[in-house]
Amino acid sequence: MENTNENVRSQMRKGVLEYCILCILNKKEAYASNIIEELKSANMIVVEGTLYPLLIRQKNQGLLTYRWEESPQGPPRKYYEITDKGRAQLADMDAAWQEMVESIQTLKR
Amino acid sequence: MENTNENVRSQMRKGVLEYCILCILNKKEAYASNIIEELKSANMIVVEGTLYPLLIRQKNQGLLTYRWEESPQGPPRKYYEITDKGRAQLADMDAAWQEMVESIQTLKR
DNA sequence: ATTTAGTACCTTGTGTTGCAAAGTACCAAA
DNA sequence: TTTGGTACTTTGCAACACAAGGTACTAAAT
Repeated sequence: MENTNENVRSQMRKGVLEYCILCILNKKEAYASNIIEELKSANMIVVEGTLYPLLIRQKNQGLLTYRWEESPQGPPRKYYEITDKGRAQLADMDAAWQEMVESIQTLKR
Repeated sequence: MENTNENVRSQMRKGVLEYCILCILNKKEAYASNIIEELKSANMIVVEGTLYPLLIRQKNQGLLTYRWEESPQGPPRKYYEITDKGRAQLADMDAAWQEMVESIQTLKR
């Protein structure tokens, strides 16, 4: 009900986060903390409770695969890697994103 | 299951549609069909069942007001107009949108 | 050996959103 | 009276972001 600034941003993230994950993993494989760090450095704050289910969804859709890797310290890590299907989806999302940016520009004038 | 392309766009619209409405009404008042037409001409397809609840939400939040106006033919129309609070929200969303565009650009390199 | 702290991953419940589908109401022409 | 067009509304659903809490592994401290 409350429409704070943070809620506006949270709602805008919907559907875009999935795109962000594919963008990140398209550059190189990473595990959850890597991804959160990268998002944070791009000014897009995301918490664990958001990211983990998202990664699982994308894995179940065949957009990602993962492998376990030992950590220098602490529990093993799940390194995610983008698949061919994921790259195809990324191409779709590139187009969808571009269209949306242009739509907003059009509406602005 | 195999309408993922449209689903991607549908998900990306979340939280952005509200922004689009404010952009449109910031230019001039309009009723639902006007708004749908404008969105369509900007390549952002939206149906009635999406738009009407959205307008009601924004009205309840004080971002919009409306007045009834007779139609040349057919039932009367609800003309929506942006409020001061709506303009303030629009400014916030301008910033949020700009940040998100930049975030994606950052993630792309 | 047990506890503690740090890291990494997972699950549950909630509220918001976009949408399809169906419904209501008004008006004018057939 | 009926028909067709326009305009507005409601209901039920699925997807999403998030907060909060949980599990499990490791190494260092007690």
